[in-house]
Amino acid sequence: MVSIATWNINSVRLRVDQVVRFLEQEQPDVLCLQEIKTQEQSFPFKAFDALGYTHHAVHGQKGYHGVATVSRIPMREFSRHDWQANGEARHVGVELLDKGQGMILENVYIPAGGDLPDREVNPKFGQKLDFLQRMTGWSEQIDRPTLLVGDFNIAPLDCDVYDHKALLKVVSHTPIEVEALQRLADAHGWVDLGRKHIPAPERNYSWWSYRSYWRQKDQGRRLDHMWASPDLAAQSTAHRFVEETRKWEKPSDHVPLITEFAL
DNA sequence: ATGGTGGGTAGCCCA
Repeated sequence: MVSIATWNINSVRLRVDQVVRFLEQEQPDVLCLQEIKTQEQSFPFKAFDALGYTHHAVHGQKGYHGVATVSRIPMREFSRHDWQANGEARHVGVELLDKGQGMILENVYIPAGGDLPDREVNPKFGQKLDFLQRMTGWSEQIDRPTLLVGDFNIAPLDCDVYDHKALLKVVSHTPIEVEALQRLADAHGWVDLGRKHIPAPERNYSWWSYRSYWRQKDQGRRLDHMWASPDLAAQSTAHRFVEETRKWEKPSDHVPLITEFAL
């Protein structure tokens, strides 16, 4: 069995103790992190090494964004993409070399896209769509068993948000984004493991805004995803959201996802 | 219901 986790941690240095707690509790073989918000030289390698996660691929930058994959299975860095050609650190890929040998694990942080869903008045929205389009072209070329995970910043299904109608004009759930994400899925035949294991319309949110906690309502969205190549998807045996991390002190606004594979 | 909260950074940006 090989288990893979993904988590938008919203500063790995601030929350390194929570990452340690998660790894000790859930024992995934590999953890993909997004929004590490640090350069590689400031990444807390020692905390991971102490738990046996001695293999690292860190693509960071100062203050913003940044992704990292840590593993207790030997691996090598496989890819590093800048889909916007603007220097932002949002994608790192690895190849597993021992257990799960041959699996490619692509860890991505898709841009949030700003507030207004109109590329004419909000360039960030256009950049998000362009990012998806470039990933779509890349997906067409993939010819190895691949797992694509991370914070996609899109909740595609009606049941992936707390109020579908209310969010149709809110970036993360607009039809134009959902259609772009569907084109990305179709380009490789990506299988949405979240919905393979937790079929619609069951609730499985992965993110809640910090700005809505006071409402005391469950206003979540499913922004984080694990997508597998068709043959690899057939080998997934379990998948879960670890929602209890929300109860920890000063939590990330995202919760971790874990998938197990019979490999 | 057009605010609100959080993180990193350094004289605001990003989410």
